[in-house]
Amino acid sequence: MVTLADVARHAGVSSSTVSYVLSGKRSISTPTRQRIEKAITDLGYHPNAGARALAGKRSHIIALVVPLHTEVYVPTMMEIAISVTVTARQYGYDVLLITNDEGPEGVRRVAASGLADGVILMDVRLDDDRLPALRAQGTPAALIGIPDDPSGLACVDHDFAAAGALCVDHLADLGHRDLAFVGYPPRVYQRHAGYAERTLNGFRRRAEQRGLRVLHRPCEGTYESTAGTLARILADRPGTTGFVVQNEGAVGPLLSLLRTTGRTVPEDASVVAICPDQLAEQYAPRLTAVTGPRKELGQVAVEQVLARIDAAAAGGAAPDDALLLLAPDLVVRESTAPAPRRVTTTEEPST
Amino acid sequence: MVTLADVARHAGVSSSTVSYVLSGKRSISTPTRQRIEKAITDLGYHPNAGARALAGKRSHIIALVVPLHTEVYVPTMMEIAISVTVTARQYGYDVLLITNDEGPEGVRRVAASGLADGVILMDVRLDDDRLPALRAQGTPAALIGIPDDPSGLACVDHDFAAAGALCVDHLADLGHRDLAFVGYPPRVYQRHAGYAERTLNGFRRRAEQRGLRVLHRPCEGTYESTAGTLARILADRPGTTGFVVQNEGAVGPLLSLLRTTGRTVPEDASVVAICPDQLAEQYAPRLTAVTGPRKELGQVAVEQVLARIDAAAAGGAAPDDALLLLAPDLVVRESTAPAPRRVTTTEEPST
DNA sequence: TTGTAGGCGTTATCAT
DNA sequence: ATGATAACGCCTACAA
Repeated sequence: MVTLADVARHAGVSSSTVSYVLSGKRSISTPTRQRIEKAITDLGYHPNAGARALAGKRSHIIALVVPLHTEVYVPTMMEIAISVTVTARQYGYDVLLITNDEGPEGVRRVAASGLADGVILMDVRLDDDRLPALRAQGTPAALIGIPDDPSGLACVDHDFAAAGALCVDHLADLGHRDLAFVGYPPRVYQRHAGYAERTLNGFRRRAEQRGLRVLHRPCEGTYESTAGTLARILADRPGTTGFVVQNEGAVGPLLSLLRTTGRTVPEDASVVAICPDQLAEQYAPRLTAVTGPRKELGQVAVEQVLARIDAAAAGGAAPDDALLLLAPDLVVRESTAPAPRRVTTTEEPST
Repeated sequence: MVTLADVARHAGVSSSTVSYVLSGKRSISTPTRQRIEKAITDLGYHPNAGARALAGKRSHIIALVVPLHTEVYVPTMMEIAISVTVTARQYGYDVLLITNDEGPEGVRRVAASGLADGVILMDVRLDDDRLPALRAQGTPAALIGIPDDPSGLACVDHDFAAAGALCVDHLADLGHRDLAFVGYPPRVYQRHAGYAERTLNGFRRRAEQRGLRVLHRPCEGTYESTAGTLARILADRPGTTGFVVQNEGAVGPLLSLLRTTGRTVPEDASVVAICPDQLAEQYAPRLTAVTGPRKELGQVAVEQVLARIDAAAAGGAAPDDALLLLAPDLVVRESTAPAPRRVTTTEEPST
């Protein structure tokens, strides 16, 4: 193995000089720098990570904690993980993969051992049991998702309220007056899952502002439950022409059912999904959808941890907590169109 | 930070004794061990990873190199990555995530710096440019996939030949006599992608053994190309009743097209897919499918690297290369049934 | 069964 | 602008 000392000898300088050309923390005369750089490539020197971590008190590693048995859409998770890794590399950091089966002990372990300088948590739940460990140890961290109590922590997430509002705006602009929101199963709302509630609030608020009538219906996401949900919606508000779906399981059934019940999408009914683009493309018709920027999520998370790592190393001044909500985008595809002219807005006064 | 020395002091022993109870490389009297263990938990001691790596010449980290822009089915990749991570932990190792955009330099970097003790490569191509780097440095490694020249390397993969044979057996057992294999696009075979060729060979060989007639048709996987492929198959061999599909894109179209052309699955035609179970479940009818064990892939890969890491640490005796093919499973679902009685095996001698 | 001490390769603080 | 040199925390012969 080639060491710093080898390089120094080869270049005829002291090892500290070599160290300084590597770290750039000292100005070096051009000639010696060049000699050293040549020696480095000649010998094929690679700094030893362990020694660097030990002496420098930084491992240049951040831990990424990923959910194990995930209800999340896996490709999205993967995309974030990759974006985290690539971004980290740009800052000279590597990423350690931690699976959530280690629980709170996992973050404790990597932080306490100095294996990782900081931690990024994916799939953060409202009452996340890993947060106490983080707070107790003062571990630099960034959360992807927002817990009950985000105080003192950096949180990054999609702006779900904006997503809900975006759906309303699009449908309102197309002239729809009665909207239905097909959501997650009731239990998701009962446990006050952050993203679900925030989406719904954004949706309702904007609908009110724009004077639309809305219906919210939780849905299990099976074919049968979706059928029931749709039937109730149409019974309660026969004039409903705009559908917003935030429930991956319900999308397919909903499209079939609309067709089955004689409603053509998008001529008779418009559907906006809140889901990854990749998924939206899979249906026929392809869905107009609202999506959050996944790569950026990873990038911002990395930048947040790194900022906190630097702060901890510098002063130890507790950095402000941050709550970063990333604006979603709406992509128009084939499932939305202007609202049909109203033929029967209310029941016909027959006879 | 609590150090080994702190623990030693607290327990009234020397630091080497503490070190030895941790590593278990020396027998310690029960009383002192207990005193030390108590001190460890009392003080909340966690061994410093950097120091351990430096002194012990092992980082206890393995690098997992994942494809960046993947054509692979992402959930499968994720499942393997998770299984690698979990398995590694069981052996006291952590996993570093390396994205393939670093190219060969990535594996060089982590190995040369001692950041990782070994490497697992996913998505190995036939002529993989990362292999020279591995061989040159003698880095302990395991490949998931099989390259052109696997000599000196540990390779783990699905037994695709067995998968192909399994499909034949299942359809033959059901009485099908004429099979068609709907494969990947021509370019995949032209570049001699290992998995594609091996599947096809296994398929053909077994079909020959069992006296079945087979057709192989590459397919782009779009709706149009699948239509063309099916048309040609039925023109060439109207009596074809068994379909084997190894092309994720073609499955959906094929099912639609069979239906469209008046063939009910499975009554008139049977379809076996070679794909992840998760995918097979998504279609209607749910597909009989052949799948390889993904978790085991990750486990075996980890065990292979670890074995090589130990070997390298011990003697440096170049360990035998290994070629481990994991047996696939066939799960019967709704897309296969006994072959229909043959009504028109050949063209009618009309007039 | 336990202790002593040198060394692992870098960083960073003093000097010069 | 460059050199010595003491940490950093742990491992492991070598002693006792």
